[in-house]
Amino acid sequence: MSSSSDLSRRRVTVKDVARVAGVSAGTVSNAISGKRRVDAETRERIDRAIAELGYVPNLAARGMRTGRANTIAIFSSMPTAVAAGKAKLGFLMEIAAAAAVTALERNVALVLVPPIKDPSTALSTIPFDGAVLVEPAADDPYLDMLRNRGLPSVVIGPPPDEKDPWVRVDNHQIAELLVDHMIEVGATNFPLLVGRSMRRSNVIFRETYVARCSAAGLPVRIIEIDETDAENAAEAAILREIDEGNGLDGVVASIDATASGAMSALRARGLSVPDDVKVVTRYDGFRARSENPSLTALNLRLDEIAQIAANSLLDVLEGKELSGPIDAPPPLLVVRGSTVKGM
Amino acid sequence: MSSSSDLSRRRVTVKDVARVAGVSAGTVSNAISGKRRVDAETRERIDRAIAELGYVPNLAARGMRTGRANTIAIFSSMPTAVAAGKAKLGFLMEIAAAAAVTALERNVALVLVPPIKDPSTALSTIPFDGAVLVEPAADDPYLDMLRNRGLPSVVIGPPPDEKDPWVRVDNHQIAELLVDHMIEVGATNFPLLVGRSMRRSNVIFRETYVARCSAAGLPVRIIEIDETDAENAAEAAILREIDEGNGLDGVVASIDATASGAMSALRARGLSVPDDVKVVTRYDGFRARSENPSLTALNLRLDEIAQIAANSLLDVLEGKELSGPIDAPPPLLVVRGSTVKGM
DNA sequence: TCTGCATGTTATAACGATTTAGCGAATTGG
DNA sequence: CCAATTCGCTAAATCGTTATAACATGCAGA
Repeated sequence: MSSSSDLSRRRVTVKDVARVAGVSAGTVSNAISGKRRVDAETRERIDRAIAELGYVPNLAARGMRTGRANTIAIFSSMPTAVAAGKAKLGFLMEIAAAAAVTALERNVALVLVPPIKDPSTALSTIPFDGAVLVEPAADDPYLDMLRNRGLPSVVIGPPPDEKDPWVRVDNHQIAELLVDHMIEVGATNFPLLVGRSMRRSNVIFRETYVARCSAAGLPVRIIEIDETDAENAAEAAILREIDEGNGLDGVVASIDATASGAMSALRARGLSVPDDVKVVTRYDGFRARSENPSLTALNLRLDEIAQIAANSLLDVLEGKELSGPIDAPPPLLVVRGSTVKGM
Repeated sequence: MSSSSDLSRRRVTVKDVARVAGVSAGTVSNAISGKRRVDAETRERIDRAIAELGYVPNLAARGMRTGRANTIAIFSSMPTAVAAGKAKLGFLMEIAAAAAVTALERNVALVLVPPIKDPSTALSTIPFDGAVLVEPAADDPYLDMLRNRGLPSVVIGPPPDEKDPWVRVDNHQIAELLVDHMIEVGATNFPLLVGRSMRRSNVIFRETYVARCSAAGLPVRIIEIDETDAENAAEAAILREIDEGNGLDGVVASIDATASGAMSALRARGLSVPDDVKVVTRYDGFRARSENPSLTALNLRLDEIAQIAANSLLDVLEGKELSGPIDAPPPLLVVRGSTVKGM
């Protein structure tokens, strides 16, 4: 009946391997995991048996025993990430892709969790050991869910609770680099385009802008932009600015969409970039690079940041104690044609 | 010792729920899964117990019993997806994001698998029930791995083996739409920029271009572009084309990078788009939209395609028999300023 | 020689869910 | 009124792995 020539392909288990190798199941397990010493000669027999039978471990069974899923999740709380379309998605996906590579290098998979209405329900059917959160809001529903489940997390950007480990992105330095560069290339009157929301990064951007401009004796002008339809809002704002004759000779845009809007406005009024007006923005994504002229911006080193976040999370899962901030590598100014002619 | 006030938070199991609700574990299981009839009143007691105890099912245990991981993977075989940087990543990620949403709607998670050297080893530690492959090559290593493991897959784009289910993207129609549009807007001499590789989609693009141009009595000129550094290669090719005085009045670019290169070349020689030369490209990604003027391109409906692929895969996992092609929704021509003034 | 210790192995007990067989009670049908 | 069926449930078996305790064996030091 169930002879070895049985055609119904029952799954090959660790017991089958053990039988063929002439050892017990426990020894096979130890040989595979390396958790205990196994005689070299025995190990070799086991390896042969595994290859011969084409044994593939049942990961659910392993997971049940070890309590680990070998999987981490990446969440974007940005409720608009999908709705907002390709642009914001790009930012997030750049992080996700790098995190996926890092995770896989450590034999862990990365599961992509899009923004959803009811986290606790939907996520109860997906297994993961921990999560990376990208710029969660203060009342982030995912964080609650993680706490309830007792799962560790690493946050990229300022976290609601600084006790959890998080990757500190130096928003102060980011703003400073941009503003100082404007001053360096000779701009003397440049408004700041910044999101209306009181997200920490926005607040710091405002503060730093004010501080540096004041220190340099330059006028200060903060233009708040609604984050939905930011591009058009920014275009309108800059058109107004020009038409009011404020004599601006620069624009600092905190997100690339507003930078694009500003560029449109400048083109519409026949102002030349960088001769008449210089423009900088924060995120050196595709958008910044494909403006004409391309925009001076910051290489935020998202790939490295994602790598750090994923590695930290995996370290925690392996038992390492970790809390508080981990510094992200400093952003790098990428000077392009929007502030320096011919770059 | 282990009284109910024990602080060590042992995991809440189905047995605990059963005890509190005054039923057996099996009944709790049935109530949750809905696989068997459970008295309404009993079900309610169970629901209360679940809420009270904060029960979360152990997915590894469930998976072990049911043999399902509730997870699907998405692979990019494009070996260069990460190396090639943001552009190609965008294409892939657009698909991944949409697939993630679809999967989650069906209570399945999507795991992101970046290109890796040794699939069989690295993937042996990550659990998934099936996979979506994006434009796999003929000798794709992932496909072998999936076959070995006996896991179902759905391929987006022409598959190495047509027996597996796959989403048919009508490359013929894609090329036709672009070429016909050029003819319609009055272009009479437009070379085709196409990748040198013999990927099926490239081959079809060539054939269709030749067929439609010949039918319209127009000259045919195929320029093959090396896929690494496509942008610069395309720019050089178009510069050469212009300088040789071939009198081109249009360019059909099969990928957006080559379209960008062409645009640079046209700018460099002072040719106006769309007045002197009209340009179309295939993928309406961010790149096409942010050229100046923006490029007429195709909405390939990647989100819908991803949705179809994910849903088909999940259908197969639920036992539905499925093989051969599933038609993707037809691409939509998006007319922009690069072929029609003022769009 | 005996104790102690490291080494490599085995048998067995979990892990926490689903599934199976089966059992009374209630309902139906002839 | 008895047999047959349905209903709602329980007890027990099961999935494949890893962890635990125990056990020989060999070797060192006293």
